[in-house]
Amino acid sequence: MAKRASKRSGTKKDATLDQPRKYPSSIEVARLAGVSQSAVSRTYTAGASVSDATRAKVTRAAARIGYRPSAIPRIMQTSQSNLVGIAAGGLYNPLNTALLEAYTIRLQNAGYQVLLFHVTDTNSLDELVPRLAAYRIDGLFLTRTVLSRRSSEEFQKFHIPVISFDTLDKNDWVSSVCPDDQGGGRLVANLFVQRGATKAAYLAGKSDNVASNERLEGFRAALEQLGAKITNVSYCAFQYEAGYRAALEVLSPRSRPEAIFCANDLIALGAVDAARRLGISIPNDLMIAGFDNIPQSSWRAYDLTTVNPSPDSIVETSLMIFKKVLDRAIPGGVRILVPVTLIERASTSSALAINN
Amino acid sequence: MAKRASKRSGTKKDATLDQPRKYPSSIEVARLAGVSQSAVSRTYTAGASVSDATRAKVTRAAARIGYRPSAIPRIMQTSQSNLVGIAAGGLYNPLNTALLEAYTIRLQNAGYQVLLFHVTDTNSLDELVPRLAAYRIDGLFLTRTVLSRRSSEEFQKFHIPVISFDTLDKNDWVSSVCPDDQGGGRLVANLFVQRGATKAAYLAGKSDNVASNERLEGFRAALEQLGAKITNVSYCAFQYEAGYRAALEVLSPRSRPEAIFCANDLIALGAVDAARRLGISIPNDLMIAGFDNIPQSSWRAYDLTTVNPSPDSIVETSLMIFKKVLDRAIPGGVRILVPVTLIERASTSSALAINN
DNA sequence: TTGTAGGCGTTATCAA
DNA sequence: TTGATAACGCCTACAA
Repeated sequence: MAKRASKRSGTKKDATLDQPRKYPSSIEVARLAGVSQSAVSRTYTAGASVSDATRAKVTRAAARIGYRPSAIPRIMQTSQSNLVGIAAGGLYNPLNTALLEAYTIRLQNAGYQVLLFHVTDTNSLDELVPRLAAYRIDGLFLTRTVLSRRSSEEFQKFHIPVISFDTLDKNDWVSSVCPDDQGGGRLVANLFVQRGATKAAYLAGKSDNVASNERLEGFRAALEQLGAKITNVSYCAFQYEAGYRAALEVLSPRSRPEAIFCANDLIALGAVDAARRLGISIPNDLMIAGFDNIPQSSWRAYDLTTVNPSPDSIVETSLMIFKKVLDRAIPGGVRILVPVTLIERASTSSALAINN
Repeated sequence: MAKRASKRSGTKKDATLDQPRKYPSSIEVARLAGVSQSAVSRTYTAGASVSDATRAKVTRAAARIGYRPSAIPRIMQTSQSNLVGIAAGGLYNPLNTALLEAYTIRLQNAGYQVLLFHVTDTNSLDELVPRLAAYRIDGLFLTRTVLSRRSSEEFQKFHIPVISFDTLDKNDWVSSVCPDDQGGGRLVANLFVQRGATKAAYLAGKSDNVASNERLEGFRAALEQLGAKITNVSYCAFQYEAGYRAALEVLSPRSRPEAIFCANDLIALGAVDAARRLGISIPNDLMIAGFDNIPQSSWRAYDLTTVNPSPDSIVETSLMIFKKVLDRAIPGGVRILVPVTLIERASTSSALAINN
């Protein structure tokens, strides 16, 4: 606010005390270089035609006054922001973090800027829509919650691709990329039976979680087909502590299951610790498997069998969809299932126990 | 590209096939509402004077055509973007993730948009500066790498606050907020000695890491003051596997230390598993402590004593500095040490062993 | 409280 | 290849 800086001009600290020096504009560069403003603009536009001489003059002038081309007016002009939104949350789960990091790296390398928004489970993305729109994002990636139908129609209207992770929502516009949850459940069921279990429990996440329910469906179907069955399904938060508590219940003395499949690894790791607390030997008395293949699953204290959802493949697929929808090569509303793989470790096979 | 949509006008799919419908502008809203464009602008500007009648007309018209005010021209006009950069990386470490998430939530609640950039250890932030400048960010938070002196001078010139986490860099402009690394080292040293150790090892991170070296310095000083000593310092990556490997070395049969302090929790958890692999009993034969207090430290399989760097407090302090520098209440280049606390668990005290 | 008009820093069009 | 000039969509005096 204060303009008291003038009386101190010449001293070292001026920059700190002055009102913000504005960024130099292309006009100032042009003046200094003795060329037109358009010449400056062209110098910083890929593929524009500028002579080497002009380019050199501009570059030198720009360097002298510290010119940084602004992306803001360009957005107005081109109605393309190079800004891509990512709505993330639940970063306590390393899988979510890995997805976020992978998206960020790839988008950054592709020349986009990532606008990160935090969303909770309950809090729909809807209230963030005005912001997303205000910054004229070119696309949106969701790692959790779902937009309301109304909001996704809005994005559709402006042809802004929206790609969601692990959602079943039928939607004309929002595309989704999901690990093959049912397939993962089947893989685990097959493994359990193959290793000798006939009665298994499922430690689900929240009861309204689509992914968890899909995993259960595949698990149950395969078990029954193999002559085994589910003895128990319990629900809890998708976290270690919740898994620990839930497992303590499930593993109460009478009618204990021979195996537990957990909706995700965090729950499964809690279950492993619960079993140990009860003196139950893994995998001899109880097998446990999870889903996500987070780094902690391979830690030696756990050595957990799990399903790998192939996060890299998910991210790659999502970006492919993003680009295709952007280019109108395909319409929105695509749904792609990414194959999963089983990673067997010591929690289901004593043959795999510690050896390094 | 194609304008073939016209022949299908009236069908459902039009929006998908047309070229992107542009966002409606305030001018269109004004026309529809029968007011001036400024009236529309005022309606969406907090604290502007608009009559209820006008506001109502505008709001209705806006709703009808799906108007979303653009932030872009505002940025040009006010040279304030409400965009804040966060440079993050190493998200395999849950502490980094927690910081990122906390920053994001708080900035979002404060009305800012987060522009997320991924940086690696080696890759300096410098090459991202053109992008940061292009989007005219209002501030920058760093969780890792350091800007070059040249880049920070650029931010200083434009009075863009930069707040760094856990860095010692002397800098006129970049502020930093750090956990009290030396203090943490001292706390652990005191604990080790109190619990009976006289020979301790330090499992450092990378040898050029400031935080790790500070922790070592505090640890060493306190040990010596108490008549104990460091028998070994080894360096490794800040990760579980690296810690496991390094610990296997350190714990080779002869002259085994009685306690190991690790530069972070991931290393420490690897060390715990290494000790178990060697049949060493924790805490009886060996005490282990880490730094960061990541969630995994409290998992029952580990129950690791650690130093809590108070991430919430770090984030809060960083935001406070950000605002003050922005308001010119303080100059940049501040350095603040955030107190840490010791969290003792079973890895240093058998009295704390499993009881729930 | 309202409208008019100028400007923010680019890109895009068109002549030269 | 260059330079005028007109947008882009909003904010902000200023005048009414």
